[in-house]
Amino acid sequence: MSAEATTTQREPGRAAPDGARASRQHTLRERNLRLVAREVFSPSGAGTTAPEAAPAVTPPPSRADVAAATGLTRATVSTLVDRLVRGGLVAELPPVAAQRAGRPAVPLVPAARTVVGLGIEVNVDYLGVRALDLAGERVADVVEQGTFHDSDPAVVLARLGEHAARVVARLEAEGMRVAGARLALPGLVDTRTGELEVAPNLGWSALDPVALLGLDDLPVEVANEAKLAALAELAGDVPPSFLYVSGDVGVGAGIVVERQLFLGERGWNGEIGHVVVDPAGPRCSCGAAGCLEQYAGKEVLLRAAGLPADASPGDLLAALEGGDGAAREALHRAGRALGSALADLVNLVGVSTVVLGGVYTELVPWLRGDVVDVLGERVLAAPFVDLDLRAARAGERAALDGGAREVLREVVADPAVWV
Amino acid sequence: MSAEATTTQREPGRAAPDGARASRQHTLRERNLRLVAREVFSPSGAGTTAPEAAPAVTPPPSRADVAAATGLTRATVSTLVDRLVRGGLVAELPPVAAQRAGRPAVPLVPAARTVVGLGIEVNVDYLGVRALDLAGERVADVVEQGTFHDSDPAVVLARLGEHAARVVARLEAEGMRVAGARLALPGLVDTRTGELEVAPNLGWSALDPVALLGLDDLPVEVANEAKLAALAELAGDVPPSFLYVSGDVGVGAGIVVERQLFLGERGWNGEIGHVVVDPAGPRCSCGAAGCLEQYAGKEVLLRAAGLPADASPGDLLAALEGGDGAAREALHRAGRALGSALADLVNLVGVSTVVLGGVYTELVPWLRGDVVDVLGERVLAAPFVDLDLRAARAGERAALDGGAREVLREVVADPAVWV
DNA sequence: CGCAATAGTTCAGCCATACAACAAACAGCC
DNA sequence: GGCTGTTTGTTGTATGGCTGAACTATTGCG
Repeated sequence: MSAEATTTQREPGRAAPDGARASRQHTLRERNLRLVAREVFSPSGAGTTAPEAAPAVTPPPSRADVAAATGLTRATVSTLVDRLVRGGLVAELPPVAAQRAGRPAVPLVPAARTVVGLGIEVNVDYLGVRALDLAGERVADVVEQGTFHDSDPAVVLARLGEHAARVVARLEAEGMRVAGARLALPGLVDTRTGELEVAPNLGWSALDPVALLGLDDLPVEVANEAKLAALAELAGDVPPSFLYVSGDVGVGAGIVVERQLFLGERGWNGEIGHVVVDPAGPRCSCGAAGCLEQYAGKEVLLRAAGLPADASPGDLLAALEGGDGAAREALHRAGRALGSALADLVNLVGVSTVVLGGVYTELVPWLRGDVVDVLGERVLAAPFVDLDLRAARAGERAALDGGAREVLREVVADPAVWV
Repeated sequence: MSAEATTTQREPGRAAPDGARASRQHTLRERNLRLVAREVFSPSGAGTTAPEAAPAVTPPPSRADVAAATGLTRATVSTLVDRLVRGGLVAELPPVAAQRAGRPAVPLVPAARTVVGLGIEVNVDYLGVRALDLAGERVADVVEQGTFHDSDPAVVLARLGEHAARVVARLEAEGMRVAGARLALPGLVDTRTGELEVAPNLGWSALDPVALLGLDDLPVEVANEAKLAALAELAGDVPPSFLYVSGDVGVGAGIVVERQLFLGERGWNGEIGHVVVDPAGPRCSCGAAGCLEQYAGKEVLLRAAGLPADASPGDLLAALEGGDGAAREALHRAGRALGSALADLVNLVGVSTVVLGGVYTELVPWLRGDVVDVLGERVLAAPFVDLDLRAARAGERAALDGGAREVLREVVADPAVWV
C-alpha cells in the first residue's frame, strides 16, 4: 500500500458517505424520501395500533403509519409518497376498511414490474441472468448450463452479455426500467476498480469483466459470488448481522453487518477457505498447508466419502443416509475443520450467526454436531452469546438473487434519482 | 441470539444511523456544522492554491478554504464557523499576510483547552487517567502503578473514579468542559450494555464497571483496551483502514475501517489470541490447543527466551541484541505463529495494513522477517496488494490516548450539542 | 342521523441555505 | 502614494422544504 496522496477517493458503487458533502434544502428532500421509501419497503411498524406482540408479517403501512414511524408530518409524508408513487417505486392498494372507526387507510406497497434489478453470473457450470422487481418477484430467469472451467473469458462474458441484453430488451418492452446489474464471479474481485484478479476455477485472471460483457447503457458492478449469495439471505428471516459461508470447490464467506456487506478495503475478505486448520495437514493449491478447503472443500469432501469428484451433493446425502461409513467419517472430519475455521471467523469478526450455504446447505444436519462442538470450545464469547448455526434459506443460484436485490437496495436507498 | 422483537435498538454510544430519523431544517444545520468542523479538524486541503504535491502537513484552513472544500458558500460557512468559535470548538489565529494579493485569511484551528476528552484505564499493572483537548494536547495525565491481578473491582474502580473526578474538577476549575470518558479494560466488554463479561488477567467477571466508577455527571463508555489503543494510531500517519495487534499477556486486535473501529455485533471481535496456529500445539488457558497466545503471548515469549515471566520487553530486547540463541529462537517461533494468525485475520477481514503494538512494538525488527514470510505464503490477495507491516507509533498507555481521542471524535462528529 | 375518530390535503410561517452585492485588507505598479 | 486587481469575510434578499393548524373525506357506533 503505497502512501498515495489521493484524497479519500470515492468507491464507485458504494453508498457515498453522505455526511461528506454540503447539505442544501435539496438534500433534505432526498433524505426524507429515502426514509419514507425505507419505511414502505421494510416497515418498522412503529405506528400501528397494536404495540403488543408484533405479528410475524407487518401489514403494508399507510401514509399515516409512515408519518408516525418516521416522525415526519402527514403533510410531508403525503408529498413524498406521491412522488414515489408517480416515480413508480411505490404502489397504492385499494383502501380496505379497517375494523375501527375513521377513514380507511391506503396501504402502500413496493411497486411491481416497474423498476427491476439484474443479477448475472458466470460460474463453473452455468451462466445465469435473473431479474427481480421491487416487490421481490422474479420477472426473468435465464440459465445456460455448461462447463466453463478453463474457458475463454471474452467469449463467455460476451455470451452472458447477450443473454442479459435480451432480458433487458424484453423487460423494457414491457415497460420496466432496469436499474442496473451485479455480476457475480467465483473469484477475487477488486470492488474499487471492478477488475477480476483471479478466478481459479474458471482459469481466469487479470481482466475487466464489465467491459467484456458489452452492456453499454447498463451500470454493471462486479462482486464475489459468495458475497452476493450472502445478501440473498436477507430476503428471509435472518438477523441483521450474520456470516454466510458457501461451500463449493472453494469455500468463501460473506460478512453481513447491519444488512450490509462488509467488504474490507477492496472486497478481498471472507477468504475462509484458506484459514489454517492444521499446519501439518495436506498441502493446498494455494501453496500453504492444512487450509480449510483441504478438509471441507466440495471435491475433497466427495473424494473422502469415496464418491467421484463430479458427484452431486444429493449423491453424498444418499450415501450418508444409507449409513456409508466413509461418508460419515468425511463429514465428521469436515465438520471439525469447519468448526475450527468458523471459530476463528467468529472470534475475529464478532458476529454470532452463521449461515451455511452452497453444498453445505443440505449437509447441515450432518455437520451441525461437530461444528457446534468446536465452536463451543474455541469461540471466546461462547458463554455469553447464543451461537446460531443454520442452513441457507435462499435456493439455487442464490448469487443471482443477491445481486438483483443489491441493485434494488440501492434504488430504495437513493430514490431521488428515480422519481 | 433469541429473535427479540425489538425494533433496531440503538446502541448507546455509537454514531446514530442518521438516515433513520426525520430531517428538518435543523438537521441541515447540524450536518453542515459537522461538515465544517470536520474540515477544520482534518483538512482535506481541496481549496488551497497549490494542487500539486500536497505538503506533509496541511496549513490551517480559512473560512474561504472550508467553503471551497465543502461546496458551501462563504456566507454559510461564516455563520457556521462563528457558531463553532463561540461554542469553543474552533479558534481563530491572527490573520497572517500570505504572499499573494488579497485580504489575508483567518486561519482556523481546533480550540485549545476548551473541550476535553478523558481516557481512563484499569490494567494489570496500573490505573490511568489522561485528558486531551481538541488540539490534541495532553492537559492531564495521572498514572498509579500497582498490581491489580485478582483485585477487587469495586475498590479498584472506585479508586480510578476518584482519580478521574479530581482531574475533572481541576480541568473545570480552569474553565474546560469535559465531554465524556472512555474506560479501557483488558477484557471482553459488551459495547451495547457496557458490561464487562470477563477480564482474565484482572480476575474480574460479570460486572458493570461504569456504575462502580461513581462518576455521576460524566458520560462514560467502556471498551476493550486493545481496541482503544488501535484508535490512538489515528493520531499519526496511518492509512484509514488497518489492523492493530497488541501483544501483552493476551493478544488482542482492533479492526479500524475508514478511521472507525469495526466492532461486529457487540464489540467482541479481534480476538486473535485464540486463533488456531496448530491444533497439535500446547494447551491454552481457554481450553483449546495451539492458540496464538501459546506462541506469541508475552509470558510464553519470555519463558521461551529463558527469561522470568515478569521480565520487561527491554530485557528481551537486550537478550536478542546480545545474540541469545533461545531468545532468537523464541522470536522466530512467535513470528511464524503471528504470521499465521495474521494471515487468517487479513484473509477474513480484508485489510492489508497491520500495526503491531504492545510488547510487539519494539520487537518488530525481530519479528518482521518471519511474519512477512508467512503472510506472503498464506494471504490469498498477497500478489495484488502491498502488505504493510509496521510498529505502533503511539507511546505508552496508548489506550488512554485512544479513549480520549474517541470522545473528542464524537464531539467533532456532532458539534451541534456543544455550540 | 349525528358524533367521534382516523386518513389525507391545503395553506401560511419559518428556517437554513444560495446568490449577489458590498466592505475590508492586502500586493503590485506606475 | 494612490490606483487597480484580488481575495476574504459580511451583509442583504430570494427560495425550497418542512411544520403546524385548519380543513375535507370516509368510516363505525349509538
